[in-house]
Amino acid sequence: MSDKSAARITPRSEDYSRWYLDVIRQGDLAEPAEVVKGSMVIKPHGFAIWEKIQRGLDDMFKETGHQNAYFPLLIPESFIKKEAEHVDGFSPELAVVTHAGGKELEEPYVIRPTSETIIGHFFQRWIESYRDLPLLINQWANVMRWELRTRMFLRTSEFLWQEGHTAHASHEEAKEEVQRMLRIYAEFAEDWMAMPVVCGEKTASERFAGALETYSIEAMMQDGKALQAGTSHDLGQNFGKAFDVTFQNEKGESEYVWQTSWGVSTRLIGGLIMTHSDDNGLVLPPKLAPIHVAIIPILAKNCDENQILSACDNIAADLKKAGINAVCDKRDYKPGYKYFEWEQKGTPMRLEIGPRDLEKNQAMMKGRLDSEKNSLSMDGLAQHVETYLANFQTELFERAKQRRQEATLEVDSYEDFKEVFAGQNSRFVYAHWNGAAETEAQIKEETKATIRCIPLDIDKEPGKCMISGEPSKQRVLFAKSY
RNA sequence: CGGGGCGUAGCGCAGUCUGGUUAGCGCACUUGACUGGGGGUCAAGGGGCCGGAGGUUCAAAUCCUCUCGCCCCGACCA
Repeated sequence: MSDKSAARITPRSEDYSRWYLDVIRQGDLAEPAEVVKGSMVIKPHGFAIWEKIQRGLDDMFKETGHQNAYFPLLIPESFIKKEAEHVDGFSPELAVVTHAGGKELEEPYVIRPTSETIIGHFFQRWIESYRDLPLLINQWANVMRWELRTRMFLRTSEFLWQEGHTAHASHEEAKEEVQRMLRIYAEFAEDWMAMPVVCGEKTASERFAGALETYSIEAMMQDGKALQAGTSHDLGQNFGKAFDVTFQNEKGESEYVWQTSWGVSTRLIGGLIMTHSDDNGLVLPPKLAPIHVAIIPILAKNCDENQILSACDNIAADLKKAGINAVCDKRDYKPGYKYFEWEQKGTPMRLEIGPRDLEKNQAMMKGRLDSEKNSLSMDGLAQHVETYLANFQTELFERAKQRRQEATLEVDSYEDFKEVFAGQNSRFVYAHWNGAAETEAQIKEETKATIRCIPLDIDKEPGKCMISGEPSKQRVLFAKSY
């Protein structure tokens, strides 16, 4: 296969890794690390996307009163055991440090798979009174989970994430926090990533071990499979009990705190790729694109190179003043080569500036999803670009919603249900379910589809379970998932 | 840990069944010239312990044994 044809990516492909590898090789996004199986390398372009995600979310967290902090990478094994005594269904895939300083350690350390335990440990010291609550902490960090099977971006053994950990004086307040953060994730996914999501509650079998309730945002990838893109947990008093995190309430009584935790990870990058990309490469929403506009100078043999290059520089500078990140690509490659490269990187807009354009006081413009080029006057260029980018952001979201809608259906008979999920097929299917874990397991066994969530925002229309015929309060969301 | 596929140049691959010139091809890379508005052309180059170890043979990328690693499907998934 030639490199050119290998560059074609197929978002609907069943072999999703092929798609990533192509994007990665061509688009310089990332590649699997050679050092540790299943760990990841994020090259600069990919990391710039992550930095934008971080910045966007961080602002939202701070607006809602959260503070960033940092906790240790290594957690004493006893902390994990302490948790296990209180938390049922604990099944760790942990990497453990047993040696340091050339000696075997008395007590091994676990590389954090998540930080509930060590943060619980510090909460216990920090919280004494109801006046110390709520305590709203967020951490940006790396974590490690020794999963049996890794998948690029979606389940790497080491990954970057943010984990919020909060402690509250009442269950009501903790529950509000869980919903608040779920909605912040949904807002971020839709407004920034242009990735429509379904907000809902997880069933008991999909719940975070130790949580009373787990909520998630579920996005649909282009192959119809679901991606859990963020979670928000109501931890109740489970961790408070495990780590003895108590406070004195207004009546002077000692109570365990009510905790929540919530997180999103570099998996979002995977979601972004699999939501928008097409056969020409990545497609990035302007709010997350590291570079908004690639300016390509067109240099002919007998033209004034300096004039063209300085015109390009001026335009880049003007756009930057308007908050648009533009770069002038002065590398010694043919223009066509540069066009393809910037498209593969997902850059929303390209401007070409050559001798003919300078004469006419214009630039040739092409959007990432356009099939044709258009001329754009230099007068008020920044304004035009700004408007274009805003529309592009909206269009990506609408496109993704449209795609999801076309792949979403309500199903009432199990026969039809099985038909929808035959082979590798996946859709978003809303169907009635009797609420029993056995039914859920049977469906998973027979169709590979799982209950992604019990959606919060749909009509609570009662019905009958498609398998048992027993009553159901509302439809739940089924899909195959990553 | 099961089932399937695969390790040959930076990347993607052919060659393996049927052992036999100096191990090939595309892309990428280097140099030069002409070029330059959608992946340029021509010319000349550089780059390989054919994943590793052992065996069979006059002869191994190719056959045999072992081993290491990767990918997909499953199990698993705080």
